[in-house]
This record gives sequence, C-alpha cells and structure tokens, in this order.
Amino acid sequence: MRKTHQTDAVFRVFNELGIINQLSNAEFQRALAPDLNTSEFGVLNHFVRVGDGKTPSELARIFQMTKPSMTAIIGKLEQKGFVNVIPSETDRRRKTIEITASGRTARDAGIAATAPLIETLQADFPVDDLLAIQPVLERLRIYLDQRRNPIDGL
Amino acid sequence: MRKTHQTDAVFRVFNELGIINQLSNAEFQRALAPDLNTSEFGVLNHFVRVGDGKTPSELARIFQMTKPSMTAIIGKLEQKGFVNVIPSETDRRRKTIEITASGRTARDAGIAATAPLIETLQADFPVDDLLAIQPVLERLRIYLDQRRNPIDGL
DNA sequence: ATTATATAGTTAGTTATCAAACTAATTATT
DNA sequence: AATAATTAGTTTGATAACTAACTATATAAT
Repeated sequence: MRKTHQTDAVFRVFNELGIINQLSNAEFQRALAPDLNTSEFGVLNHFVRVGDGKTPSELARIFQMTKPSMTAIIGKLEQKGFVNVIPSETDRRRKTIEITASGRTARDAGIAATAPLIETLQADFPVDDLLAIQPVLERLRIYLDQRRNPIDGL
Repeated sequence: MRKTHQTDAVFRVFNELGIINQLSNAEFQRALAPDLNTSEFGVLNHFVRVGDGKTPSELARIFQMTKPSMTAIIGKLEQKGFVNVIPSETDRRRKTIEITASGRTARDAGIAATAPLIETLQADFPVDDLLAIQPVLERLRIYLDQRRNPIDGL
C-alpha cells in the first residue's frame, strides 16, 4: 500500500493547486472587473514588463494557451482600444500586437486595483514560504510542458 | 523597488500554479476520456475513498465548487448510471448521492487509466519535492478560502 | 514550376464553470 | 398560527477556455 499512499498524496497536491488557482483567480478577477479580466490584464502586464510587438502565436505560447483563446483575448483588448493589431509587412499571415497609451493606463489601474490584495497577503501569510516553493513549481511546470509535447513544447 | 519585486514574484507563483493546473488537468482528462471528466472522476473517487451518501451541498463544499456546478456534475453521473440520487425521508428539500456498482467500475477504470501518469511522474520527477510543498499549498488554500468568506468558508 | 507541407490566424461549436434569480421546504420570530 | 428568514437544490444566461476544421500565405520538395 506504500505506492498507493504516495499516489494519493500526489493527487492531493494537484487538487490543492486547482483550488488555489480557482480562488486566487476569482479574487483577482473581482478586483480587476469590470475593465479587464485576468487574461486580458496578463497580456497588458506582459507588454509593459517585458515588451510588446509580439505575435498572437508567441503570446499563446507564453501564456500556455491555445491560439484561438489568444485570438479572442486580443479581440477584446482591441475592441477596448488597449492594443493595436499591426499586420506584418513581410509576411501577410502575421500580425504584431502593440499596447496603446490607454492600454497602459488600464494596466496601471489593474496594478493599483490588485496591489492591495497582494499587500494583504504579504501581511497575513508567510510570503517567504510562497517564494520558497516557486522553484519546484517552475520545474514541475516545465516538466509537464515537455511531457505534453516532447519535441517543442506547444 | 523592493516591494514591487516581491509582488512580481508572488504574481509569478500564482501564474505557475495556473499553468500547472491547466497542464495537469488536461493530461488527466485525456487519460480518463471518454467515460468521465476530471470533476466526475473526483466525485466518484471521493465516494470510494471517503464514503458516499453526501448531499450535493456537502459535495460542493468539499470540492470548493458552487452548488449549480455540483448539480450539473451529479446530473451527468446520474445520466451515466454511476450514481443514484436518493431523496431524504425527513427533509424533502434534501437528496443524498450514492455510487452505483457501475460507478465503482468506472472509478476503478479511471484509476487504472491514470495510474501510469502518476507512475511516470514518480519516475521522472522528484516527487519528494512535490510532497514537500504540499503543506504550504494547503495553508495557502485554507487562507484564500477564509479570506473569501471569513465567516464559514463557502 | 507545380505540388505538397507547414505556419499564422480565424471561425464554429462544445464544455465547464460561475453568478443571479428562482422554487420549494424548513425553521425562527412575532 | 401567521409571517419572515433561511436552506437545499435547480434553472437560466453569461463567459472563457478548449478542439476541430477552415482560409490564406509562405516554404520545401519533386
């Protein structure tokens, strides 16, 4: 029964992950609404932190999301005036996505709206513990991703 | 910039959690299909491991899910003949859910279908690391749950 | 050059979840 | 006893993700 026991424990870890994900996403979403949802905010935040001008496919890969999902998110952001979609000159299949000034404003508002949540967390929960588990999570994420598609990962 | 840095790190942790959850759920789902989805399997597995005869509300609480979601899952399971829905004698609002023989069979098949995934994980990834982070995840889950509903948690 | 293959992005349809509002039944209050 | 408040479960409608299939373009192979 040794192995069964460990298997149960592994299940439980994935279970906890699922619940945490749902709870944190819901809280985050409530703070951001109604201007953005968490996915849209994620894209804008990425543009500000890392840089814009990415293609939809690249963004889909970065956020571990399918292309159709990213198409939908970009469509929403474009409709709200937070990004511009720019056709490539050299390859007529391609587009690059750029954040607009109003997109930056929305992102900053998102940061302002969610910062209190993180601050409360930092006050009430040992954040060092969270940071400590980060490397394991990263390795697990990388492992699962490779496992899905051993060749190129998405 | 100290605090900003830590805030980013916290974001990244939640981000990793989201991706891991999606990847693991997708792989699990693929292994179970087409008989069950992960939520349905979770309910059946709970019945076998912990015991059946729970009400929909209790199940919703256990799985950190809303009541309508649980209604839907039970409906699917009932349709497939994997559970029986039994009206309470003493309280005509209530129902209790019991697993059927064919439900047990489906759960066992689910275990058999997913066991190899866990075994591969155990072979290729340091599972001890996973088990080591479990207590932090559990505390985080409990904290987020209390935070959502300070009085009674869902 | 033609044809086959691969890539970028979209469209269509499905699914699982949620929140809000509802019905029915029970319990508490006046 | 009558009424108000609560609880159990469902229905409805919305949303965000997915897969499968498609169009259009570009690249590779014959």
